[in-house]
Formats: sequence, structure tokens, C-alpha cells
Amino acid sequence: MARTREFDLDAAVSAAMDVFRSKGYEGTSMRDLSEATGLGSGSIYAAFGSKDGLYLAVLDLYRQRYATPMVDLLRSGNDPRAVIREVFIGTVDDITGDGRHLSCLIVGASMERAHQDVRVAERLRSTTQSLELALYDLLAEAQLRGQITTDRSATDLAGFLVTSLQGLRVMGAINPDRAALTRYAEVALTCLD
Amino acid sequence: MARTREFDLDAAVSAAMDVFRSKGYEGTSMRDLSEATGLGSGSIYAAFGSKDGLYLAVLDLYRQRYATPMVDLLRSGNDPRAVIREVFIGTVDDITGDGRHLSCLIVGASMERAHQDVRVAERLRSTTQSLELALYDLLAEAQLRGQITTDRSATDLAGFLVTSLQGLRVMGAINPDRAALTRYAEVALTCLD
DNA sequence: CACTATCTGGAACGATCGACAAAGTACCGC
DNA sequence: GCGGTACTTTGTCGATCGTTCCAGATAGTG
Repeated sequence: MARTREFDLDAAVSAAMDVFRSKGYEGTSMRDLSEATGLGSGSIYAAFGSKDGLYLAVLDLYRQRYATPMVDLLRSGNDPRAVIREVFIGTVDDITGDGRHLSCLIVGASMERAHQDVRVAERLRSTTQSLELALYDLLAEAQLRGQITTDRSATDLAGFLVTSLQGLRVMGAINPDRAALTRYAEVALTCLD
Repeated sequence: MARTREFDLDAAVSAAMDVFRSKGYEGTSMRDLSEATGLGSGSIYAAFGSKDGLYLAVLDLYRQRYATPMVDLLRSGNDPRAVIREVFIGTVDDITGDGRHLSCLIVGASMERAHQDVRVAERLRSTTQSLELALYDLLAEAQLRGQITTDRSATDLAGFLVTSLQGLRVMGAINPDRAALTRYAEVALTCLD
């Protein structure tokens, strides 16, 4: 028909994600987003409709990039304790990985956007629940096999583990001490005993 | 000397706190703060110097109102498990208390402001550390008395508990389910066994 | 090759941002 | 009661906000 879109949509969303993660939603201006993506504001509005639209796209990419692999790992069929530990270590790595101080988009969105935008709130609940569900299935199976404690229900244990992951994100933002965070994660894992 | 200040400084800071908690730092405008406090913007600038100044005052009041009582409770000399449980239950109550969806200022500040303003970062670290320290003293004493596990150091246990508290704040923002949060808190407490 | 539908970057919009100065007002010590 | 001082109010500043629109550029169609 006519001219095709020139830029890579995913790359633009990815660049926008870094900005939102470091400056928050309100703290990020369209100017910031233009510079980060290399796009004119016109192109952004044509592609995403609004700042909110772009933010939602960023949120979806974040889910796809971080939450989905975690769920896949939990459902991989490997040893329950091993994969859960791997998820925790991976989270600590992600927090302390680079020096760019990119906070967790999920936690940030929970604090800043969940109460303002129902679409954000839905996505957050959906992401958390799919993670909890994957943990639940894994833990329930492990309980049947006698690999972990049955003192607490798999539901509670799953919810607790997600809570701990969120807590690690917050602690990492306050003090990104990899060794300390790892030790806190280890303590959390002892709840499975 | 001269005309006395007409408004209650603490009341103004308290009103501003509610706004910051519900809208975040960047999401709150001076107009919002004027309406909430009932003060003209001129008065706010005379009293606090800037929006940042007011935010720091809010942060200090939040510490004084929530963190300090927690530390006092932990140092009250009562049974370690009982006071720790009380701190957790109190946190869950605070999260699910009213329907106004006021998120935790500490967590919000960690996500939104810690990387932008060193004075905020300092206050956050100081608050967390005083809470960790109070927990440490309590736990170390409890370990000597054989009241809790010695499998993990008191330092790690204290850090883990603070991590869990932060996690509960995040989970509460995503889904303020009091019963679920309480069960997650219970699981966290089993780490002391 | 000409046409045209679409994309692009940037200018410009009204609104609102944080901040401030000037003017008015109420209180103090004298 | 008076002068002076500090506080409050009001209006406004330039900058920046998110958004829209437009003119030019470009790639696909016939």
C-alpha cells in the first residue's frame, strides 16, 4: 500500500522500559521517551496512542521478558528446591546486576500506578497470580512427594515466596548489597523445610 | 516578636503525607498540596523551602509515626516472638486498614525517589537499619535463650524479616487481601523456628 | 516513473508545573 | 496605640507537561 514503519517497535518499547524503570511513570516525560527511543513524539503517539499506552506496552514486555521465563522455569519439571532457589538467585542478580539502578517495574507500578489505572492493576494481579500459580503447582507436587514441609498449605507458601521476591526488590532499591540479599533469600527458602 | 504562624505545621505535613502516599512524589503537584493542607503555596515555600523540603518533612513524620513505634515495641522487653508477630500483624493492619489505598511511603520512596535524591536515600537506609538493628538485638538475645533457631545468624534473620515486611507492603498494594497477607506473614515467622 | 498512502520529525498548542515576589494582614513588644 | 515583623494571600513567572497537527520524506503500487 504505502510506506512501511521504519523503526523496531520492540526496541522502542525496550528503550522506554529503561527510562520508566529509572525515573518512574510520572517522572518520565515524553521528551525523555523521544530521546530514549530515538522517535519523534508523533511516531510514538501513532504507535501507542498515549503515554499510558506506551507504559502498558512496556509493562507487557516486562512481563514477557521476566515473569514468563520465571514461570517456565518453575514448570520445567526440575527439582522444586533447585528451581525455586534459581528464581531467587536470578532475582537477586537482576537487582544487583548492573549499576544502572533500574528498579523493578512491577513494584514501581504497584506503588505508583496500580491505584490510578485499572489496566495496570489488572496486569499486576495477573502477573503475580500466574507466578503464584506456578509456584503452587510445583509446591503441591513437592508436598505429595515429601520434599518440602506440609505444615503450611502450598497456597500460603507460594504467596509467601512471591512476597519475599517483592521484598527483595524493595530492599535492593534501598541498599543493593548482593551478599546480604542472597542471605535473606536463603532464609526465605528455609520456610520450605 | 511578630505574627505567629496560624497553621499547625504537623497537621500540614500529615495532610501532605496522605497526598504523597496516594499519588506519589511526581504525581503530586503543589496545587494538590495547597488544597490538602489548606495553605497557599507561598506559605508552603516559606515553611519548607520547596516541594522536596516538604517531602523530606513528610518522610521524617512517617518515620516518627510508624517506624519509631515499631522499634520501641521491639525494644519493649516483651516476648520476642510475640512482639515480632505484633509488628507483622500491625503492618498488615496498616496496609488493609482503611479503603483509601495509601501505599507505604517508605516503599514508594524507595522506588521513586531513592535514586534521585540522596537525602531520601539516606533516610530510607537509616530507617531500615534502625529497624534491622532493633530486630537483631531482640533476635540475638532470643538465640542465647534458646527461644528461636540458631541455624541462621541474627543478622540474616533480622534482614529477612524486614524484607518480608517490605514484601507485604507491595503485595498489599497489588491485592489488599487481609487474610492472605496474614497467612504470608505467618509463614515468614516460621523462619524463626 | 508517477502517484499516494503512510510514516517521520519537529513546531506549536493550551494547560499545568514548581517557584517566587509583592501586597495585605494579624500579632508582638514597647 | 504604634511600629515593626513575620505570616498569609494572590497573582504571575518561565519552563515544561502531554498532546496534536502539519509539512516533508519515503516506500510500495500500478
